Amino acid sequence: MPHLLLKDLPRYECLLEAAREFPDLDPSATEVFLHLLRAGDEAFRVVEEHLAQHDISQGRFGVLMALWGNCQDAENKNEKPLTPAELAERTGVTRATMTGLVDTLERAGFVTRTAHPDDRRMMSVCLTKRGEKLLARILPPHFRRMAWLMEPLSEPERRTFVRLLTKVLTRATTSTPPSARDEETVRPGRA
Amino acid sequence: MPHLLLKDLPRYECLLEAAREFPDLDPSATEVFLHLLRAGDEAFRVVEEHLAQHDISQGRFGVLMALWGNCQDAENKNEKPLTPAELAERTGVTRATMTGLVDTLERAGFVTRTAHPDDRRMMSVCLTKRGEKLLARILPPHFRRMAWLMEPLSEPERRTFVRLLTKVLTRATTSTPPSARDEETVRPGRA
DNA sequence: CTTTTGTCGTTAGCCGCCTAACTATCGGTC
DNA sequence: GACCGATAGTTAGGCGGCTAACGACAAAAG
Repeated sequence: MPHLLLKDLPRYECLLEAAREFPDLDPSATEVFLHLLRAGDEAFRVVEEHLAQHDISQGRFGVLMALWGNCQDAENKNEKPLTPAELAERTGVTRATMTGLVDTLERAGFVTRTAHPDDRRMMSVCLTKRGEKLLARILPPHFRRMAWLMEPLSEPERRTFVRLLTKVLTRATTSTPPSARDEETVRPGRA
Repeated sequence: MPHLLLKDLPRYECLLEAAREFPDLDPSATEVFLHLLRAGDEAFRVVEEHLAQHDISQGRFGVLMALWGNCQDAENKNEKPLTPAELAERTGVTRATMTGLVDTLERAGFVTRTAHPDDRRMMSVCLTKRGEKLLARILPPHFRRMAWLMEPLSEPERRTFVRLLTKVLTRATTSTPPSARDEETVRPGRA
């Protein structure tokens, strides 16, 4: 979803000019950052448009993929139960959000919610036949969209791209940003 | 905001395996796609955490930046009026959303809403002194976060990165995805 | 066995984004 | 001068995230 800074990215010379006023502004870093957010947002939109045609939001799709991915592991039995907590963990939403997502998917008949045999606190969420059919219908065009989006990139470019993205991803997830201590103590305070 | 597919990205061999079942799946394209969405999401989170400490959402920040960016152009007069419609266009949200964002910012005293002198349908949104002070307080650590995030990348890597991101961005915004015609006629239909 | 601690799923309430519809106003046409 | 389409801003309602709190249950501590 569009949750962005500026729609048209600033030209590099503007960044250079702004850097004179703000010594902390690193022009090339800012440029990469803005392009990354913008490109990620557009790529997101490309597949979201397709999924929306099947009345599937990105969150719901994540749940279905998590259950389907799990199916791959144990394909002998058609059921591949996961708990809502595991689903939340894998798709990166809270357990509370997962309750709503599973609610919707269950109402639509794509998953079932059954009591866990061992632990009565837990539930087992399974993909139904209908859910599998939906995925079988959605996935091929979904994959085609991703392939289409990356078509301008050669194979070496793709490898380089993944390497650079991984660098940023690693940085973002394994380190703590600068002056996190200074600012975390600041309470919002005023409206 | 976390609105993602899978939190832990699949290994490449899994993609290769899945590609045998789905001929439309391009493993390298999918890998780039998933990494792009994931990295974009994490980068987004890094700055969002900081802004949240000042009770500023990404949407509100976009409005402030749009007004501030406009300030740069005409710095002689402290007022830099933009209409809500222009702000919506620049930040990539709808006019309805902009109404809410400006409401909040106005209540907090960061912007003012005044009648447009020429056209009585329009409003003029201006940054207040207090809004400028907020930006002056927020921007330096904001820039430091972006610089910190990109620190692992060398200058040549950054240039390559921007080039690759631009390729994807251009593809996503200037062309229409495959089979868009086939699917756009499909009505969601069922819950 | 009882108590404590922790986990699971759910609920309630907030916020930001969307679409669709409405009102007020402008500009052009007759 | 009176209509008429287009446009600006707002409102109403929906949806999908979030946090905080809850009751049910399991596992460890006594």
